[in-house]
Amino acid sequence: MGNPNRDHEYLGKLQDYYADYRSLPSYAVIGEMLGMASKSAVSALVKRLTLAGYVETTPDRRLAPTKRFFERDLADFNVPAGLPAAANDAMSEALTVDEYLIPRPSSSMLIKVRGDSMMDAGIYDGDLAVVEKRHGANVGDIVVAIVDGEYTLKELARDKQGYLLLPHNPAFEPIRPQEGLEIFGVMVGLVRKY
Amino acid sequence: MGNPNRDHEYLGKLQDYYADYRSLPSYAVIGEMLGMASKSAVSALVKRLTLAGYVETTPDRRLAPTKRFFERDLADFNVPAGLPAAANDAMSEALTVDEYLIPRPSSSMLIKVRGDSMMDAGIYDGDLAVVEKRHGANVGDIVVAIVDGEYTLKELARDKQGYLLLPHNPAFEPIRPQEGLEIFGVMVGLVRKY
DNA sequence: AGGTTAATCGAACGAATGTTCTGCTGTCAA
DNA sequence: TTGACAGCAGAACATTCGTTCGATTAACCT
Repeated sequence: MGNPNRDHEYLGKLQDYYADYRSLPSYAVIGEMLGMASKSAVSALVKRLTLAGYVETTPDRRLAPTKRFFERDLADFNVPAGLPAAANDAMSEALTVDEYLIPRPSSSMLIKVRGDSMMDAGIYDGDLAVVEKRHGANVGDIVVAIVDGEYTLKELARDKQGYLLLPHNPAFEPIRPQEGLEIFGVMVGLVRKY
Repeated sequence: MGNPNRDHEYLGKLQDYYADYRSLPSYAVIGEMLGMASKSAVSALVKRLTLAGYVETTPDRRLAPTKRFFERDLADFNVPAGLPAAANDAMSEALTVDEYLIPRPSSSMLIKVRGDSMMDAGIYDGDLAVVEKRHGANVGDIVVAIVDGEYTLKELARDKQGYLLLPHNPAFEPIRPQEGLEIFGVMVGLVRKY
């Protein structure tokens, strides 16, 4: 073949561009971005990326990213074999963060965590909780509950006296709802940004 | 004014289209979609939507949605009153978790966390670390470092004797690299699924 | 009623689009 | 060394792009 395959590098630049603008540029601009002087080279690249399933053409002939375009490499350095630290060492698979975290978008929402009451469960102030809205929950689930008109994130538990809500922080006391306990949703994921 | 303002309805159709294809169509196709026979009407509509902040033009003159483009009517989500910091303001700049967490896709990857050595930083076994690949890091960053050919996730610190890697778990000892310290990347986010 | 203004149509226009073809070059395999 | 071939340059091309302008229509104001 001619050159070593730089398509992955090209794809990366397109991904960065799309992350910035939520749109793909024209062939001319792609060429500029990637250092190609000719649109035919871009056309060929697009054909390759289309074949590989990273982009597609909309019914009205516009270039658009596919789901695979948004997949991120997932590495698992589980294997202690310290292989050469090249680019693609322990890559096992690729996945999209949104699909991984939010399998049911229509019934899910993100709620910003306030306070430190769940600290010992690795849930910190400022984190985003992925919450699936439903009224049933199991003991042991971390739930968003409504207690006395206030929303709170705690672990659902039960003892002889009934249901109660457990904080994960010794500085906080368990909550024993007086007037019944309403479950708003169940926490199914967590997102944190540094 | 001429007609009652149907821009909101038009915007809705554009949102649907974008949800399907992750790209905005040409003026001709927009006109077709919205029942406009003339491109100049579309041009005017785009001007209005641009002014209202729903779409924008990329540096290379392509139409692209803005963050506001993705705002849903509050009515769409039946967000109960009193829910603290529901959803949006946290991700105000982002439309998806993916975009929230990964501004530079080409240099980012996900790494599955193994072990409990960072437990007290709220990073658990099985979590996914969002890592931005680069060789520089600051003291206080949580980094993926290569020590003796093995990958490890720790906080980067420094004392009189030089750099060292701090676990966040009293059961583990700080690591003082002998043969120099190679930084694989910096942890910029965390994803956990329950 | 008369005036104003927003939304649209219809047509014309130059600029930009993506396709296609030919030819060059560097890499790989035999 | 030679042949095959992938990647890219460069130019020609019909198509489509978005802009612009004047004219038309319908709601609102006084």
